Amino acid sequence: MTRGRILLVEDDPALAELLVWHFEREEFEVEQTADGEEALLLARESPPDVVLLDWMIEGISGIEVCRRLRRMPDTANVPIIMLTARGEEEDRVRGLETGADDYVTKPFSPRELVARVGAVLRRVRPALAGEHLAYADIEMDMVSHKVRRSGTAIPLGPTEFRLLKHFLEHPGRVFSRERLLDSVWGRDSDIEPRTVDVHIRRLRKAINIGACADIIRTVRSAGYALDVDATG
Amino acid sequence: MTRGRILLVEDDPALAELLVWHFEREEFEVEQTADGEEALLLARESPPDVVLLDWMIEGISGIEVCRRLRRMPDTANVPIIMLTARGEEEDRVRGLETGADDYVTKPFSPRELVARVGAVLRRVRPALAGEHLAYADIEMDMVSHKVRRSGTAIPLGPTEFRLLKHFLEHPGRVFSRERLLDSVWGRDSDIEPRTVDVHIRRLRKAINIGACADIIRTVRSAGYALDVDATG
DNA sequence: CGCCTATGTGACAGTAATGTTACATTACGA
DNA sequence: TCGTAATGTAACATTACTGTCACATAGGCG
Repeated sequence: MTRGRILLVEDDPALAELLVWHFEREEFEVEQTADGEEALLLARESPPDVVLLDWMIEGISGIEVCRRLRRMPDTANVPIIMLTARGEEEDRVRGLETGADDYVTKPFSPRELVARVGAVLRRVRPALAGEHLAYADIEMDMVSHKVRRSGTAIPLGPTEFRLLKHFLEHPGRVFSRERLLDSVWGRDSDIEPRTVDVHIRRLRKAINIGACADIIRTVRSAGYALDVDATG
Repeated sequence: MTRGRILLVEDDPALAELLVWHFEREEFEVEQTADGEEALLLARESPPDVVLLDWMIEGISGIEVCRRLRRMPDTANVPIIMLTARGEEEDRVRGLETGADDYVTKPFSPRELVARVGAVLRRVRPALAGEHLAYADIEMDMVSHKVRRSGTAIPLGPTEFRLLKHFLEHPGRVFSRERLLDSVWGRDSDIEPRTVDVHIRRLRKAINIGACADIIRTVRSAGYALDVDATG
């Protein structure tokens, strides 16, 4: 379970390695490239939660990468943090104009950058950065790894936990089995779609304690969704 | 009550004196040395709350001091702020790699440094707060180095002691084995994650005396946490 | 109603994660 | 220097979880 996926576009190998180390230590998942074109491909393939973009990279410029990311529908809303060198005030302004969300001036401490990423994520997707998720009478605490319903603790296996987390991050939304396999199990998981059904059942069994109404709605020939009125 | 204990490793007498004056004025307690080896001894004797480390000192290098501080369990998590000269970008990166938390570039204003130290302490403080930790019916006294459960004394080995201390500093929170290795054993300790399990067992055995409920919760595929209701 | 498809359900075996023990090695005080 | 305690690791035991199946049930449509 990661705190989020980061795309790092940086052509200084030493700095890149340092940052990757720090972010992985903080439970982030990092993809790194030194090349702008490749960055665009990676971003299109699977949009990250944040892009860290060095302004001075080889090939196409950072500003161009920024602009194109903003134009691609899937990445239009992904936050971008510029990494600029001291004195590139000019670029900084143009970067923010082009659609970057924040910038950090080199040299910076990795801790500072981690903190900024955390801040940006909290702003854009509370669910991802947050330590606490809730919907209806369900609460999930990421720090203590505990789930409660109407105050009573619910024991969950790892997969059920991730599954519920995913639903809590997008309440009300319907997900196909394939989609859930991608998000909860991982992209290339090669697992039977029906397996989702079984885990949904296990989750239901665990979470619908007592006389609780079922909070997972089955959408025939479409998938499942978290819903206060699952019977509708 | 001082705002915190600072270990200043700086071999320029004039600068050292200036900084000591400023920090004492701000209610900090400062120990100062010009020598790296001595710094390590002082740090081991009684770990400070922050280390200010000049990169260019006589004897062993700043980077070596930094590394060794990180390797000693008692100082592994003490924040280190580097004092570097302008233009030592290379060293700065290596410093952050080695485990320094922040850096300040000479020449800097003492005020700025005081502010940074304040910021770093605020980040770490909650855990550092007292000489006495407690959770549920467990008490730990840092001064006498004693642990009690429901009033009866519990003998603990050094590692189990540090492990329990870490849990008491963050009660309820789940830590992965890797995280625990970093925090309790020290960074870059190069130890098998499974070793944590064995020490968890030793800690459990020592602490779950009589009919006491297990207070350490195993979170499958995530790690361990201190929890009054470990069975939940 | 009868057929077809989609989903619910319980069981099961394989696998991965953790518990537990024993042992070799190291660190340390007498 | 010796003896003791502490430590890290490997090996084995045990448990929990997982994915899949076979079959049951429900929904939709003529």
